[in-house]
Amino acid sequence: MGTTNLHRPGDRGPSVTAIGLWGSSGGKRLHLLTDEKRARLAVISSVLRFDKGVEIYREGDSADAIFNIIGGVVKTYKNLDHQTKHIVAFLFPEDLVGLPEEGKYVNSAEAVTAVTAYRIPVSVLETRLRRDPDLEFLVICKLCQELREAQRHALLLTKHHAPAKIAMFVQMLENYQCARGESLEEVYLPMSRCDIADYVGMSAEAVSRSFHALASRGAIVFRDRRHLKIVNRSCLERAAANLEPHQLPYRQQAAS
Amino acid sequence: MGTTNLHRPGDRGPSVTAIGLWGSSGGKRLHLLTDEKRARLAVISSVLRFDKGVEIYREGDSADAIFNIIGGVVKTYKNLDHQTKHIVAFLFPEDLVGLPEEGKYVNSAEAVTAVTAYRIPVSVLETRLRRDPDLEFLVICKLCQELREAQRHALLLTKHHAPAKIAMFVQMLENYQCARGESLEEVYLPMSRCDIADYVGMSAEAVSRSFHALASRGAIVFRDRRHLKIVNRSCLERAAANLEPHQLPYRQQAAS
DNA sequence: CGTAGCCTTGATGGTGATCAAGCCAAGTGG
DNA sequence: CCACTTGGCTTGATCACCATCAAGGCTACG
Repeated sequence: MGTTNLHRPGDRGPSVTAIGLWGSSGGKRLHLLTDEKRARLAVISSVLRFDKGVEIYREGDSADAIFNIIGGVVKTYKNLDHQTKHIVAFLFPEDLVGLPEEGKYVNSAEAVTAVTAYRIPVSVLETRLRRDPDLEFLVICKLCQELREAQRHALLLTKHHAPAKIAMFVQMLENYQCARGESLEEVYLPMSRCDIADYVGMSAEAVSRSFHALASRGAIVFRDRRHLKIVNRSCLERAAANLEPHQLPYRQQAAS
Repeated sequence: MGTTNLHRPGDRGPSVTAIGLWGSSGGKRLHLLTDEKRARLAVISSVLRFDKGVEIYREGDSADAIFNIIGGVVKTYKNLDHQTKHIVAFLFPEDLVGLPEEGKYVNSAEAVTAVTAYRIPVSVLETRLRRDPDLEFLVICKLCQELREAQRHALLLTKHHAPAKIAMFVQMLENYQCARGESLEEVYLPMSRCDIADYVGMSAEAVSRSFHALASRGAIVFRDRRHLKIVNRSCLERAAANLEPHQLPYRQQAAS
């Protein structure tokens, strides 16, 4: 299966971060679990490793467990038309994956990179949730964040011009990396062009062309196929905001 | 302002329904508040009325209150490019509107029809939430539902063909009316064509043409501009699922 | 009856999906 | 170390589809 159980009691335990509902924290994420709670959750959870490309669960499966990502990237998706996938979300460390509806998973999940994650059985979690208001509040915060991200995803999908979609996608990735305090100007693309295409609702070819368009406009620069640098933020923002056709006509590029 | 405060202590109090997380309830929504809890929430809330077209709150406003719709339809939206609106969601009776992020509303909200709603101040709600695990659990269930709906919205927006988007939109409305136990085969469109367009990410003209296309395919029939009947469900489903171009070429329509 | 807003219908052009071929990188076996 | 293969990525051409502009209905309300 490509998964290995490496329960290590020495770990600090599950970790979840999200943006606060009420207090203003300046865009930074809050750590939502005390060390003690993490330790108590660690007791009922196990640590799993999934190799790149491995299916974590499938849509419609009985939802026996929820996952808390420690490292790596997960995608959740729906299979539509035998060939076509729709990627619902990319999930990163400290996110929760696999909230059920009526006891079943609503999407499928797969490891985009190698992934390590806590597996928390719902049977134990449910009773613990009911008793611990703080834990419930954590779930509320995290759900709010996921909701906002799903709404941003929907907003991205309404953009009618391919480069605008890609520009907004880059902003989302950068925004996430910033929230986690990772390196600032270098954006890493852990997923394939094909995955990006299935997320933004375009063909892989259009994804490629759009990256090229943003690069030739001077908004971004590629170091290699998975690493890019934002060299002109306002240019990227303009590209992302642009609903209108061809902001720069391809032919007359500022005749110098 | 077009709003009137009609606090009526005789009301049963806020009512919220959602789909269960764990137990399977056969697609029906669960009522999530006991009569006693509703009464206690009623004490801290007031009933407001908004006329059609009135703004309920604006993106970025300090989020002083959360709303629970009693009757009518609300849209939440973002203003993008001076002209362009993106409708994030339509909200119906028993839904919650106005969950904040960092103390501010993330979208604007406006009454699509005349609306009555409970207004629940967050200052009181927050402390009550922390003490009442059942209330928190309610919010979790409701957030899960909103999340799933946002994800379905995103799925809708990836459809590349206009009639497929509209077909899925009709299914969503019907699905909602079914969950509320309203009339079965007659679907009511409370919002304007323009609102639909801003929700599905198309032009108003394309919305009109798509409705027409579905009607001429025999999937739906319009009674008037706001009421339609689904006459061929499988045809509608095929239209909604269809990612491929022109399932029925416009020219050769079964030469009779 | 008149006016205004919403909705529908009609043309045209731009944009991206699609098909197809070439390119690059990583992994494999000789 | 190098030929070969494989999969992902990029580039090139064509055509259907929808956004746009524009005009004509329909409905509601005064």
